[in-house]
Amino acid sequence: MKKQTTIRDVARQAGVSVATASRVLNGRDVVNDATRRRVLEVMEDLRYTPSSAARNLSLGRTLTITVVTSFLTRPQAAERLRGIDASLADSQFDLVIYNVESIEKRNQYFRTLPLRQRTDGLIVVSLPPPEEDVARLEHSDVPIVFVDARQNTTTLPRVLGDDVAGGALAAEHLLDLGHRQIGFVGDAFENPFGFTSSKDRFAGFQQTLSRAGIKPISDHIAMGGHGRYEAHELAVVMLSRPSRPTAIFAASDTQALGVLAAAQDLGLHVPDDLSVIGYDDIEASDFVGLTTIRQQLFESGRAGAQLLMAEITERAPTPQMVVLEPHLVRRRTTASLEGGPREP
Amino acid sequence: MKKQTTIRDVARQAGVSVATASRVLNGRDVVNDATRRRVLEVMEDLRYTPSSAARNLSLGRTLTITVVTSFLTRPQAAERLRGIDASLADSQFDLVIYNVESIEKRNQYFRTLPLRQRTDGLIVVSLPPPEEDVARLEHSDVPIVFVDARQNTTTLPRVLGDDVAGGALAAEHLLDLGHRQIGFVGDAFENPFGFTSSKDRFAGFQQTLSRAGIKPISDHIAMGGHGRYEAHELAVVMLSRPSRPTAIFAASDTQALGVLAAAQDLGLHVPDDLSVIGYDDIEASDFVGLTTIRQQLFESGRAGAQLLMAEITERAPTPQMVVLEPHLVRRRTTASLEGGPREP
DNA sequence: GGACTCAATGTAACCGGTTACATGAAACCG
DNA sequence: CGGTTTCATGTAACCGGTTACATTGAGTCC
Repeated sequence: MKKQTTIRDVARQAGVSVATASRVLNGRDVVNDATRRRVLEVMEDLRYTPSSAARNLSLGRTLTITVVTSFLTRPQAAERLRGIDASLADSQFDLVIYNVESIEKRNQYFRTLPLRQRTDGLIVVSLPPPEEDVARLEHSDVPIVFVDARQNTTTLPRVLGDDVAGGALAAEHLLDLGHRQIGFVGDAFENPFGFTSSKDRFAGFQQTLSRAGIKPISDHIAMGGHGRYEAHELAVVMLSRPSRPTAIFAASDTQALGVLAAAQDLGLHVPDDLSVIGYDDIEASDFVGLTTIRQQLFESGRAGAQLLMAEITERAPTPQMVVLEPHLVRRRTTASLEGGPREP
Repeated sequence: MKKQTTIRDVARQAGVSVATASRVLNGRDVVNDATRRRVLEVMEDLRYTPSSAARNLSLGRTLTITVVTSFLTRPQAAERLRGIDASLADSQFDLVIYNVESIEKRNQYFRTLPLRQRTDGLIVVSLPPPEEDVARLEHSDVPIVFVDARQNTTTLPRVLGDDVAGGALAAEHLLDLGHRQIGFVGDAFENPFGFTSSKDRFAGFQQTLSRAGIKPISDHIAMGGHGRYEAHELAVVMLSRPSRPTAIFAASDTQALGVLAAAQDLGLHVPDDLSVIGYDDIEASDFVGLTTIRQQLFESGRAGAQLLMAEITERAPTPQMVVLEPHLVRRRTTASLEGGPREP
């Protein structure tokens, strides 16, 4: 491996000083046109490319934006990431990604990442920071933005979906259709990462039902792991009881798909025998015609990145909060309770 | 923003030289135990964290692995990425991601990324490099690995799925079921990014049919955009013809889902009236029970990252090629042609 | 007791950029 | 024509680490 060409090589070859070469490189100061051309030519000849490490060190910036996300593989995360990427594509910043799938990794990253030397900005996606790290994050001199990471005690800028409103939306839709026996399948409230979306969606849902004078029935509330198969099993149990609900709200589309599978297992026809509504609007939902509450995933990433850029360039003093509203996407898995009888 | 603490601050505070502080930092040379403890203590007190930029500059390495991928948002890409991440998680390398969704971006990245100063290794995922950049990439002194990027003229290490074998597998499955009129819905052969997977899958498929003495029927071959809706429309046309096929092989699950929707539109029952087989085994396929050819997506990322690490640490001289075999995943959208009559 | 070894640590150069300040020449001014 | 401004460029310090080599002092050996 031959030694790489440096700006000094360029300067020597072009018969100028490193300062001039650097100026040409950055298109900054006024450099004589002839000189500029000569230097550029030499750079081309030598296939010179500046060392970003050196530049970073000298400039005191890294020109990178770091994203910490959980479960990169879930479609939600990928979509949010894409929003961030889209927003950063035209900037000079590079995107560094840390994927967290364990508590240890999370803790490690929250300790080591928010450092001036490492990155110019940090976007935390779907990963509420543990309480003991919040103060550290707030006092960090690295601009930080949270996306889909609810953290009650922090004042840092963040982008959130209104999960309570979304839960209410789901409940309203089912109520409108005439349902009164409505089940819920969601995540366990307590979970290692401190995700609150399932909990919040349930809250909005429950609240709306209460207002309509409907009391919660514990047999109609089931919580477990986030996966489709867990939801499948929970739903089988719930739907096998004599007093089964006529509709189910699942805290995520993934879980709703499990509920659909359970209905099929039990010979229940959707939506005639059972209405199902999910949450997220992942790609698969469109495939199967799942009625759901859409989150603005791509938009959340974009908004987060934009907040961050504002912080970086303007040192924006007012921490902002952006709330993205969920919307009902009506498809084929929900129907009026009094709908015509199922065709034989 | 206060000035950050440097290794010199640490050294002064601890009453040692920067060299010793650096040695402690790297756990290298033998440092007296008492001294080491003192230095570590000071580092803790000062909340010192080394500047990666400075370290990189000094070491001549960036400690980053760069991934260039196309269409991050597609589930395939995300899954491959996760394989890469899993393989890198325990290394000291950080993951920098570039997402390409346009030809311009692709060209820009291929020109600027493979540079010693920028990264210690490059993984190119699902993005065949344009012919004119191949030589540049081969002569680059940055280790490069291709994942799912077929490039005939290169000898660089790569990980590929055997699309031809996969296409053959699909054909064999349908032949085994007794089908003789088999349609194909795939991507246009010519596409701006030079993707070849659809073409290769078709080749394996066609070859197998030929061996079985089946001649291609142009009405049963349809190609268009990669999307579900494009496939939907193509399938509607194909299936509306008087001599419609009894089975369809779609070059991707996304397209297969479009075919399924088309069948539903036309009142064709799957699998009784029409068998459908896809390719990829994305998450949604499991949901809808789509028979498909599974690619080892996660594994491809992992293998790619491992090849790269081998190159980096051992300067491995032999460019390798890893081929991952596809597998048939049999679900509910394919059935024997002579299967019992459909229940009324 | 002097020469030698060795462990622990310090000094200073170096990585490859950026940039404050200095320099020199040309242009402009009264 | 001397003084001042302006423009183009050079010199050298600096960013914050790493490390080759030098130094120091204690221990060992004959």
